[in-house]
Amino acid sequence: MGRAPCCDKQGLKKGPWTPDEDQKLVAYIQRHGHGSWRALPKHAGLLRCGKSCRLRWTNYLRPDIKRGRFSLDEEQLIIHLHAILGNRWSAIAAHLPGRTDNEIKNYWNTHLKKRLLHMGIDPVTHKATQSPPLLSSKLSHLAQWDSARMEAEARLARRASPDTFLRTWKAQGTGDLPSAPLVPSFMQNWEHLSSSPDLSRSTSTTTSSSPSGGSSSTLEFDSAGAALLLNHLQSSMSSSNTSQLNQMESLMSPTSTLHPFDGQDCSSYSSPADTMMQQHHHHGEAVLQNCDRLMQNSNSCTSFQDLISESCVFPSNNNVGFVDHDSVVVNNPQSRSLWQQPLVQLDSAAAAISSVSDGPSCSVLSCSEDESSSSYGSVLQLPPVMLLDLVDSAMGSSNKLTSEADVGGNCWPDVSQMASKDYWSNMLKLVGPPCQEMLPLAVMER
DNA sequence: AAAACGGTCAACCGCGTTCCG
DNA sequence: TCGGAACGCGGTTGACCGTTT
Repeated sequence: MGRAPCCDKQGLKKGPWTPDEDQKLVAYIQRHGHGSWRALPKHAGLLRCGKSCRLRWTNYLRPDIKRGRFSLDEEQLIIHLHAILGNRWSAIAAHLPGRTDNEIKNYWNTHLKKRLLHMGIDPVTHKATQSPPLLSSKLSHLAQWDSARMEAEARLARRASPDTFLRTWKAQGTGDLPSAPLVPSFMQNWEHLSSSPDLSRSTSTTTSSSPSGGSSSTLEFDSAGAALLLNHLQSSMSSSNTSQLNQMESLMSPTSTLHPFDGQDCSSYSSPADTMMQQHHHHGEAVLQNCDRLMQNSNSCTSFQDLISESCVFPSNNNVGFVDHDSVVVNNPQSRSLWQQPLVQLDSAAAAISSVSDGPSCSVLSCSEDESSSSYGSVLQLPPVMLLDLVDSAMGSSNKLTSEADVGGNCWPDVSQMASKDYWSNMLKLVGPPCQEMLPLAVMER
């Protein structure tokens, strides 16, 4: 025989709670706790079912509930977590102290979902939609970058310091432009671009040894390289929006956060936060192309290397997590959990992912290229911060993107904040810590 | 001034999972 | 081991409120 019924539903009150009922519920729980929701209403003198009491307590009366508007940090964290976890509100709420799953769900449905839609981002898949409802097709490019940026930034936050908002790419190299296809699709872009005479004139590389014994190649772009980037951007934006173009051109100014290097200054930038890494000012065109590629092919992991490259920007890829130099994290839809295992070598990452990705969607096929050497590492960081600056600058000057009419009333938190570079910089600073097992980037040591 | 409209959010509903006798 | 109730979660509803027409 099973349990006794929790309550017969006849004669029980429904609907909004009165202050008197609230008081009874709070008083009872403060004195006795809520060991059994089934028995609680009777003991507390409430004509409610246990389910209703539990809901009222967890969503409203609990003393640690945070009231008031969601902060920008919270918004951005929700978006990031939703990209990874989907509509698992309780899991998302676990990373936002004081917020309930119900509250987050409501906020998502009434604010964040609309905002993403207006940006041309599918709120379910977190990818660019075919036809953004409000943005022009040209501006949808910005939305795509923004989507990728939201995910990439969150992962970067725990690795990068504010002064290292640069593409960093440490690869096996000899001083020439990197050639080892550690992240094949990215490298394909690189190889394509590096054959361009324009780029050859616009870049330089330096090489240094890392403490682990490996070597690094650093690529820096000069003002000509930055000009190529601007040309690309200009061709992808509405030519009628002169303020936007002017804003982009201002990126070339001495105060620009893009930091385009002149040839003689190529070695002048160093990262106090991570001296192991050379700063790599990657040519913006390559970043653009890579973002485009990732947008188009984010679901097509067919090899371990593909998995690595895809997980750089799309950790929400079904069961695929992301990999760092010391662990691998997998979002397993079957167990509805994030799962983490220390990573020693490539094959342990593959095994780790395989062990929790027990469905046919497992993307790991092999990692036979493992050299089991600890002296060689590849790092790909794709915080599109270069794009961040560009997009923020462009958005900041674009009335189209920041007017109330275009963004659909109050679905944006604050227009002036959105337009500010600080908006996204704050994300970098604040997102991340609640989900300690999340690792920012694809980093493979072998 | 009043009706219509839209946004918000607490609460309910239904379903899958967990637990217990 | 099994049946059934409790539990927990996500989706949906509807009352309320502010804004617009």
